[in-house]
Amino acid sequence: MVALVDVNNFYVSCERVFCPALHGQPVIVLSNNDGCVVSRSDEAKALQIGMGQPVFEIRELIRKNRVHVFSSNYALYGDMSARVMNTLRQFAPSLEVYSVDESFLDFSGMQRFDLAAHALNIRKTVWRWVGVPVCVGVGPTKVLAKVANHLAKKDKAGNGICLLENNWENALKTLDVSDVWGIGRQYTRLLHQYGIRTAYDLTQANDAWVRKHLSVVGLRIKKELEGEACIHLETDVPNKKNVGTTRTFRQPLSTQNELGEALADFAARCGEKLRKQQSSATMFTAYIQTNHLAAGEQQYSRSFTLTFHTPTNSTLQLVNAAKFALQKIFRSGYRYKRAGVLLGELVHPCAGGQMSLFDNLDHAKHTRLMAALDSVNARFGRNTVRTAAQSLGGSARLTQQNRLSPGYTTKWKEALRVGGSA
DNA sequence: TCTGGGGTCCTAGGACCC
DNA sequence: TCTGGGGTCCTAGGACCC
Repeated sequence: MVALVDVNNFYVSCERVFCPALHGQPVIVLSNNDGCVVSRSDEAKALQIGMGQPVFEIRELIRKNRVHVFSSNYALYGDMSARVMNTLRQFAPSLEVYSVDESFLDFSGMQRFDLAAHALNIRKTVWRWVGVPVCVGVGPTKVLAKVANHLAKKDKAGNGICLLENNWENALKTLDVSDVWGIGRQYTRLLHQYGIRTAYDLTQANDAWVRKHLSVVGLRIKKELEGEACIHLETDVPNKKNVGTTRTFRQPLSTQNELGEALADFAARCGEKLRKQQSSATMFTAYIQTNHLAAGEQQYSRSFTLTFHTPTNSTLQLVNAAKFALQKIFRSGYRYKRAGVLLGELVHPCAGGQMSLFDNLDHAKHTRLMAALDSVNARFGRNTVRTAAQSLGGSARLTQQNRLSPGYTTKWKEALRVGGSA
């Protein structure tokens, strides 16, 4: 049996840990730039605040109902995520961290035990140790564990757990097909056209038909709904195949200088990401674009891709590439709202990257320099040491985070104080 | 006025090989 | 009427996830 454990309203729940008075209150967390709603408490959901809703549409609603609003505090959420995952590890022989707030636990190999009691214990322990509420769904396959988790969450009067051990057909009959993991909007529309409305209906469809319209991915989902495991646990974290850093700017940028600094910041951040997983990139893409949502404005959007002779993870090379790319694509006279750097065709040292005949860089030197840069920045803060091409304030100054909570768990100066002054 | 960021996988079709 | 057979690689586009 497999369990899917996930934190309810994760970002909101993290904020509540350090501000318990927020329990029972409507709370929302916003995306970068404080633009859209990305996490809502149950009370906020009850106010009809939608996932992904632009915040300017609900200003009045927020004011009237005294909704508590937070910018997203990724340092906090990342740290809380690690606490949850570490707590979960002891409850199963193997675990897959599926996302920042979800893990699959594989119980196979465990001695006979009471599943329901075990699931309840997981929930209770995470609550006591970390302070966030989780739901636990258990089933014979990952897709069914997801279904169970969904049902556990929907049942507000329940105890936050749901087991699908056998005879789960009836449960599938109550589940809209769009709520099945892997069935998105497009597939839902298609399935509805053919009269398939529930998860159960999908299990009754013809295999070949599913294969044809939903590809092998859809077929696997169907089999998993029937109890046949097709999607296995990924216990070790695979290296990323692409990394990128992209931002929407609070205020549009117009000059090549401003964009150049932003892209240099993004390239440097990508370098950090590469080095963290010890890989190097072959393909480099930079793009810039105007605000596609501003109907009246002149639109422009272009990207430039280049290939490194020898894969690199040196910030110096990546920043140079950003500068070169921008020269190719920049046109003056536009208000640029978004930009980004994307790296692809990543290679990993164990795989033995191909060296170039024409490469004259001292790689060992770059490697040592980047190691020094990373360790200084790890100790004194990101961008303490940076290239001259980067901005002085870091790209954070180009975005807006007016309601940021403290780094309670990651910065000594911002740790919560209890009682009198220190 | 104001609208996130970061990923993965699969397929079809074209270009090319012998 | 009647047009070989078997393959690889690459890319764009489309779907999905959190």
